[in-house]
Amino acid sequence: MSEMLPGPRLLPLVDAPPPERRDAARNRELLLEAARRLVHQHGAPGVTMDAVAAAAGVGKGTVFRRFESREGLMAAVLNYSESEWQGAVMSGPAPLGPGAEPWERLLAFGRSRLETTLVHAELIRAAGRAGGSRSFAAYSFATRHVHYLLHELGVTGDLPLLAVALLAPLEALILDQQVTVEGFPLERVYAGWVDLARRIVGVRT
Amino acid sequence: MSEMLPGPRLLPLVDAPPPERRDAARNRELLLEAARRLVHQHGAPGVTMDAVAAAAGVGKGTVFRRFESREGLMAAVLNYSESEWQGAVMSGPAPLGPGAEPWERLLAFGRSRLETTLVHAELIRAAGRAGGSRSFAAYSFATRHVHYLLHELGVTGDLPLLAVALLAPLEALILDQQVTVEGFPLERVYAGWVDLARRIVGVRT
DNA sequence: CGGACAAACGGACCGCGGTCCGGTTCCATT
DNA sequence: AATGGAACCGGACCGCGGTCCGTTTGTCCG
Repeated sequence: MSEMLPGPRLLPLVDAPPPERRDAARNRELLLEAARRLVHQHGAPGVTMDAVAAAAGVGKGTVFRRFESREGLMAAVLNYSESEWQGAVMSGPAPLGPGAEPWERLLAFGRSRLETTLVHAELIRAAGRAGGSRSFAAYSFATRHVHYLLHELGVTGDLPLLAVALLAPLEALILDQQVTVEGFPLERVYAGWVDLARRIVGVRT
Repeated sequence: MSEMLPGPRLLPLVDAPPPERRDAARNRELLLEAARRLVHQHGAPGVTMDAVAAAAGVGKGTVFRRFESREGLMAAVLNYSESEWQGAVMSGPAPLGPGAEPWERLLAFGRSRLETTLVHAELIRAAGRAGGSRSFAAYSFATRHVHYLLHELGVTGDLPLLAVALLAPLEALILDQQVTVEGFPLERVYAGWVDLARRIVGVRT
């Protein structure tokens, strides 16, 4: 028993999440792909968990072990879709990507976010607030990006809150209400957002 | 057949909704009351439709005929709760109610709305977007009120959109994220909102 | 008062999200 | 290669939201 202590191989002060077994990882891929396909075919509300499990050739329990809940699965699909957009913002062509003036980037961001939200509206609804605290990547990403742009523009104040104020009117719930229910044309909504941005950032052209 | 035309008793150009039968009205009351009681006792997520039906001494089908869906029922309960607040805004004491300067009223409105939203957060979640287009009264009421205050303050621009921009950061989803998840103190969120209002309305004290 | 029709009622029934647990598979260690 | 145990797998099972349809009740007329 009292051997030479081999010394800790790793010191997991904060417990590292144990790695995923090979079959588990494989099934996660299978499931995500099947889910993406089915959502594309039948729309998010028309996809049942049993269907996803069957399409992936896997038991239902497995679906829930890999992705917590239906919302979790939808959030994963959504994340996958949004990652393309995130790439465009981080390293795509200007003015959305880097290279343009911050104000131009902000305008491009608003328009792009507006459209992306509407395209993914169904999925966003289905994802709910997936898994609670670990809010899915898109929200946090957008917030940080706007925060950065505001900083770049020399805006002073509580930047995290101002960033949220700028993003809130672009939330799916609200956009859906304005565009689908009240019938505001998209251009009007965008123009309104630009006006808001102008007032928050300060006077502009 | 060719009698004297008795003349139309009513001319329902827009079809009037046929009146509710007496037992139907009674059951609606019974159900709403039972639902309010159960929600108060067990919290919105812990209330099942069967339980509400049983508590009201009524069949389950009746619940769904009177209130479309679970969300519909929750929206009705929510509406009931919010009507008190609406009264305070419309005819309560200043500065929330009439009598104060528009800017003071706006500030009072923001604070009050912030608190009310947090109190009703659970119910708001459960209500979803009850019944689709007929968005429950609170949303439309708050929007109109802010619209009015902005007008009173002499703000120019697309007022309906600016009103929404001012209300969006007070939406339950967003507040919940900021307060519960990110742990921002309530005072900070309110101060941020005041700052936003200042920027939208124009310079102020 | 009586009869007829529409509207409302109730509860059996269905589909889906989510859980549970006995059996199986992978990986580390010897 | 053999072995022990942890992680994973599958599908039977459960509770709840929502629907359906045969029966009852209210209301309006003659």
